[in-house]
Parts: sequence; C-alpha cells; structure tokens
Amino acid sequence: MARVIDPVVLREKPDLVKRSQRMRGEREECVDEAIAADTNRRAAISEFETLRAEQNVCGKQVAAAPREERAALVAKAQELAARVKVASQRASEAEVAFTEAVQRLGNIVIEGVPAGGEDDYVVLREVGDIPSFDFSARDHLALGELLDIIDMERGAKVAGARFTYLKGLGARLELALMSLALDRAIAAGFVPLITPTLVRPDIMRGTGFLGAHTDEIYYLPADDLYLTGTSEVALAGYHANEILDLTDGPLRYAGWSTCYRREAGSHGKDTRGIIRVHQFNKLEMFSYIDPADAEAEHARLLAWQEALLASLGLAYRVIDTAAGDLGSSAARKFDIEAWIPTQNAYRELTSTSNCTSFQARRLNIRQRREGGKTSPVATLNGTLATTRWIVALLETHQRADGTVTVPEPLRSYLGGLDILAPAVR
RNA sequence: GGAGACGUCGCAUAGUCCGGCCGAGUGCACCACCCUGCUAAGGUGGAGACCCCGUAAGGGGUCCAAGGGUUCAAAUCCCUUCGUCUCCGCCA
Repeated sequence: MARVIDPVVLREKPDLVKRSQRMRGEREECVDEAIAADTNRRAAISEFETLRAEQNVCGKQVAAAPREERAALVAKAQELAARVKVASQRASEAEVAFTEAVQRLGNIVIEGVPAGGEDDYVVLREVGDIPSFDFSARDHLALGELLDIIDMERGAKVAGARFTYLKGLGARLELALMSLALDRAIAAGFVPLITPTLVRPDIMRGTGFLGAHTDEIYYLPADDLYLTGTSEVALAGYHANEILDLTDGPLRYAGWSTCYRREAGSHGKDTRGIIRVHQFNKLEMFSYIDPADAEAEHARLLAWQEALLASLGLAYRVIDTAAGDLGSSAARKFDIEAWIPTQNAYRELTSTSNCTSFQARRLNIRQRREGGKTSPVATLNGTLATTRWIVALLETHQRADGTVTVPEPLRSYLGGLDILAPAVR
C-alpha cells in the first residue's frame, strides 16, 4: 500500500506536515483528515485481527475434532466466519480511506525552500556572459530553417502541431548533445539505461504523475498503457518492489528516452519552434540513495548539470523553485534556465528534484540497513540534456551570416565540425 | 492471433490430482556458535516481508505471481489479470 509520506511523521509531527502543506499553498486540513483516517484504520484492523485469531483457533478445532462433534463446531465456525467477513470488509475500507487521505498530501518540503507559487522562486546564481550581437539575432527556428535542420511544417503535416523533424545536422546535433551528456554521465558513474516509454498505470501512479497532471499524459486505452513524459517514470519503476543494497553507495542511472507530452494546458504558449513540442529526447540522471545523503546528491546532480551547460558556453541561472511549484513528489527542485537571446529571457533547460523517500514509498523501494531492518530509499532525478537545449545552442552561438559555431565539446561528436552551415548540394 | 505448459520463503525444488496435521519440507547460499590448527569437511542453532497491539519482553494478523470467488477451513478447487516458456500463424 502506498504510504507516500512517512506515517510515523504524520502521526508524531503533524505540525511539520501542516507547515509543508501551507508552504505549498495546499489544504492544511488534509493532515488532520489523514490522521483521523489512520486512527480509524488501526482500530478496524485490530478488530478484524482479533476475530481472525479466534477463527483460526476455531478452524483447528474443527480439523482435530472427532466426527460426532464436528457438526456443532462447524456451526460455530460458520457464525464466526460471517463476523470475520464483515470486520475484514470494514478494515479494508478503512485502509482505502486512509490511503486516499494520505495521498492527498504532497511530499514534505525541505527546510529552506521558498514558500509560494510559480513566481516566488529564488535565484541562486547567474553564470556566464549574456550573449550580445552586433547584428540582428535570429531566433532558433529562423536559424533552423536557414540551416535546413528544423522542419516544423512537415512535422505538422505528418503529426500535427508541436511535432517536428530534426534533419541533417539538426538530427546529428541532437545525437551529439545526447551522446556528450551520456559520456559525462558515464564518467560520473551513471549506468546508461534505455528505458521503456510505455508504462503500466501502477508505475505511472507510483511515480506520482497520475495525479494533477493526468491530462498532460498520452494514454493508449486499447492497451491500458501510458506514454512517458520523462524516463524518470521508467527509471523510478526500475527497482519498484525491491530491496536494494546501497552499502557501496548510491545506484545511479542515466536514462535515454524519447518523451511524450500532451501540453494540454499550454495552448498558444511557445508555439514557435521546438521550445515546447509533444515529442523530444532526453537524458535523465536518476539516483537511488540513502535518505541521509539525498541533499548532498541533489547538489551533485545540480553540479553535473551546470558543468555541462557551462562547457557548452551557455549563460544560465539556477533557481530554487518555490514550494507551490513543486510536483507532489518533490521536496525541493532546482531548475536551470538558459538565456535565450531572442526572447530576452531565461528558459528552463534542466530540472532536478529531490523526492526524498516519497516516491520510493509509493513504489516500495527499500534498502537493507544494519541490523537487517529495511527502510525506504531516497530518489532524485535531473535532466542532463534535452532536445530543447538546441534552442539555446543555436541562438547563443549564431553568427551574422546565420551559421552557428559548434561549442568545442560537441565537435568530436560531429566529426570535428566546428560550424553549422547550410548543406551545399 | 491460435494451441498448450508453467509462476511456492535469496537461488533451485517438494507439496497442488485426494482442501485441514503446510506459513510451508529438502538442497545450495547466508548468519551465529561448536569442533577441527587451516584456506576443506563436520555438528548445532538461526534465518523473509508487511501490518496491528505493546515503553519493552512479547503477542497477534497478512503474504505460496496479482486480484476475486467457493468453503467452517485454500499453496491446494473455480474465475480474471499479469508474466514466463514451447509449438503454429503473422510480421514494417
């Protein structure tokens, strides 16, 4: 059964949970409701178990009794069985009610996370020089079309709005970016994983995506499967219902997959180019770690993201997302936004979340502790590269003639190419 | 898509036909101790997960792929789902 937040914390430190709910701008009363449901549930379980114990004893008596006494004992057992059935039903109803109540609670926000909504983030730092041009800068789509590497028109013809073709050097650029990121991840000790992009409902639910964001997700009714919007889903599900050995350190995976998002709530937003498309590729870092080390790991994920962005010559800022803008699973989230010259704004290129033990509880992922006890692990995730980076790369490194300088780290992945220019034919 | 076999406590298996003495035997692996003076063998004991009550000691409940059903009682009978394997068919 999904527990989501630690029931012991809920019971013993309800104020902590209430404070978290408040910071998220969500209902505080949910906490008391969950506690009441918990009390109710435990009473129902006790009642059922007492009756059940009685029934078990009775059953043994029936089996051991001589024939002539059986009829009477069976009659008694029948009566008992009926009562057990009722108690059992009540107990499972109470269990369901508790699960529902507790699932309405978001993860407990980490101390230091700014309170408030989407606009209440705190900028931790700005890094790199904001590019300036002595010519009129083109946006990424203009550059993409000039270079013949992005084809939105044909994307729309074949699949509809928000679909695209990456062509020629565009296709190679994406692969180069992903490959560079993968090599960095491998160097940092991540195990590469190419993940399923269709998953079952229980996995989707377990990772916390089947809540408020259900209409963001593509669903295939004929097969009862969901298309994943990030490999985080499959990466988190990878060790579902397992007991891990983390004595040699965290388990780190780098998931490479295509991602699918319906973008249901963003009609009219970012309609130009490949900033916001229904299908893109992403390399995702994912860590399973002892909860005590989760915050340190979060800092490491962020550092790896920053190192990659910086090496590609992108100007960016790091923001500490406000509590109200966190997903329900996240206890803290850092976004890195790169400067997009033609938008005169920072736009999100990566995101890294510390889900503490929230996601692991839902997915029943534990570790063996000293003394043989088990406890939930912590999970963290973070973007290491996505298709969207191409937007920042093209715009940042463009030149007056519409060609684009290839940042040094990507060149070896493009056969040594240092300038993206229109193909001659 | 059609036909069939199967899914047991880390691994391998027994048990399922004939429901209760099976929460479950055996081997291997594992842990503790003993014996042995040696990188072996032998002996004794212990090992799972989850939940409830309890300060604790301890007690109780649930779990034989998952979920339902029959029954006083289900690993064992019935149904559904998921998964694995074999054969046939199909296949960008």
